[in-house]
Amino acid sequence: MKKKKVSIYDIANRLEISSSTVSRALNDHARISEKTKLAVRRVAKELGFEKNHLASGLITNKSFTISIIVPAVNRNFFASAITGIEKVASENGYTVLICQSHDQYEREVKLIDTLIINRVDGIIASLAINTEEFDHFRKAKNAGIPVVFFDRVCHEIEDTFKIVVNDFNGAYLATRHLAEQGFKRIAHIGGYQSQNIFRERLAGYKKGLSEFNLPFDEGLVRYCALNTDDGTKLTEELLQLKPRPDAIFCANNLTAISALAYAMDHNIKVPEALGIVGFSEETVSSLLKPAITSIRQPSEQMGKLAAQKLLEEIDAESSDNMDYTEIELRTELIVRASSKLE
Amino acid sequence: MKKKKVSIYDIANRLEISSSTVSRALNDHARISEKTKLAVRRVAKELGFEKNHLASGLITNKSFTISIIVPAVNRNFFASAITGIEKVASENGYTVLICQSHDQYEREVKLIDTLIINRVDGIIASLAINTEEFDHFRKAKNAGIPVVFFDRVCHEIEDTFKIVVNDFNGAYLATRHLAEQGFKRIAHIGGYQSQNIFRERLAGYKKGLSEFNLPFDEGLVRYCALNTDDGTKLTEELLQLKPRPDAIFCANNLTAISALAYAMDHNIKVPEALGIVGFSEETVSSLLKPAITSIRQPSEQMGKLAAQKLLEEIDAESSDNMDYTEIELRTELIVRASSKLE
DNA sequence: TTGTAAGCGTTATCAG
DNA sequence: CTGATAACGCTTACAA
Repeated sequence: MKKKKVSIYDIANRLEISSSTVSRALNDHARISEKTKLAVRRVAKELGFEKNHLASGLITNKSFTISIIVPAVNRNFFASAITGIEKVASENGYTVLICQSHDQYEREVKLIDTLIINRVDGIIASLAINTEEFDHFRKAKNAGIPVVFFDRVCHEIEDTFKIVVNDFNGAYLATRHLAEQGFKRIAHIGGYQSQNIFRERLAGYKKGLSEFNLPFDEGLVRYCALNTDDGTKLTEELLQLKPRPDAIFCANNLTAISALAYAMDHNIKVPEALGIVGFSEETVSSLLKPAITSIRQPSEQMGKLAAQKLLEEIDAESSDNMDYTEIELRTELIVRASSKLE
Repeated sequence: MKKKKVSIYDIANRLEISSSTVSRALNDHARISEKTKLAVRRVAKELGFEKNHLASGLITNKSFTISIIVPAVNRNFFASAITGIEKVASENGYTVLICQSHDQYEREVKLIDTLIINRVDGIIASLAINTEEFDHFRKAKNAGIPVVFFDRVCHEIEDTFKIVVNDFNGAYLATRHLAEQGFKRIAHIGGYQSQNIFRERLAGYKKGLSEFNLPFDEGLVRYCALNTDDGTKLTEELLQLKPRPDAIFCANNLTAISALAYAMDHNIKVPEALGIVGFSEETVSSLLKPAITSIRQPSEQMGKLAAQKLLEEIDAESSDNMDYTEIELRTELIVRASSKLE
């Protein structure tokens, strides 16, 4: 059921002026008299007029909507990136369409189609964990929709901005920290190597080990989708190895939290018998006992930057002169009880 | 920068048929020959045609978009309600626009305006914690946009579906459980009483107390926005009272988590010296040590129901014969270590 | 400063 | 089964 809509014609009729004048008045056009503008605005309010975005979008070819695709909104990193994006977007009059891929490639592909159909003005995305093909993003680009990647980016599509952190360095900092604390058998719960950032984190981990002359042992490494179930299962696997690892560097924080829970359930003292470091923070990271050491990412800042770059590209007349850069932000090691021995 | 778009005319020209035939073919209209349909679909694909939703929405007066407004997406309850909504929506060909009010009334009002302008087909909302006026929702209704409330509902607008849990009973179960365990001075960290659900939870708490002949002491009750900072601060306040409360029933789980963290930081044994029960679950509730007892809500189910009711209303010819009911689902007490004495 | 009229890309109506 | 033509509600030359 839909009520009758009031259009600019209704306002025009009421004031006995033309619809174009109404349109211009509502858009605060320069050469419309203040008097007319005021009258129009008054009547608009009186009649409860709401501009139809579909109609104006049809002609201006703009929807003033940008869309975010993330694996899941209930992870702290993504939630705060979204908050950053929302801030920049709403300051500039854009509506934000938030979509979840639920870490499924197929869903991501479908979402892109929906977004093209809806004529969003731009897309900000962090890839699903099993996304290894990028034709859908190419398609969006071909449809004239700018794309900005953040966090889990795609290097195969070069004509896009990319906002990342130095994952390699973050992982290196984490591993080095564990080594400095005296841990010798440092395991790693990593993300599927399909995503670049998880390859980087693995590489950083390796560098951290080698710097302390610790051997890299493939048997101490596991790859997964980084959810809590994976974390629990793989922690169990790792802790049943003989000899047992004495520390775990987790590629995200959900797995670090489950590793901690598993250890406590099995009376393995953290950090004495098992040091734990995570990557990226959850709200509860600092509330857990022991609190979890982790690599902090400037997530909201990343979101803001992504949005700024996207709007820049949307506003650009032609994409020919775009200077597509990859922007790398810094991570920070936050040392807490889960890894501090002395 | 925008690329040239391919429209149904391009397809029509290529095949030397009319645009209306193309339109019908693409919409799988009944009396178009299979042959034409196939040809149209082939050329559409060839040319990379993407239907323009703005244009079709303009004429059909439908955007096939529904919107969700929640306080914050990174709370487990809302995230899984969203997941439920997404499932039902996408099964029915709807796109979901997720918006955050960040628990601010003003933002909620603005969002509604944006949604009206964007001609969404319906809105599902859980109110910001300080929302006590509902004109913005009235406005949406007047614009012909159905609204369904869930969780934090608004009884003032009667012509809407409402999906809730039995908050009163949930709180009662929680409090009774604590009393059964032998706790005597049970405090309550509640939500601002502007929201109905938090009044209900307070009432359920009172009933739980009175059933065990425990006096209701206003001094043991605090009201807040239920974020982690509030949780920490108010736990501190409560635990400095003399005599000290020996248990806390928290109106959500973030505050329960912060209460637990505070207690552990101050060497207050949970549950021996302090029993804790929360309301609604976070992903980590069961992973914490001790794991947190809480009231489980069927959040995804609530989302699904809300979406179903909304689509029902959207599909209804007129809202006159709508049977607006309030649907109440059941909660469940999940007992874990944080409240179990023996 | 304002009006006229064309047109954005679809779908709906009516005719054939 | 298919085509012509008029909408949908707005913006924007171009004209006045």
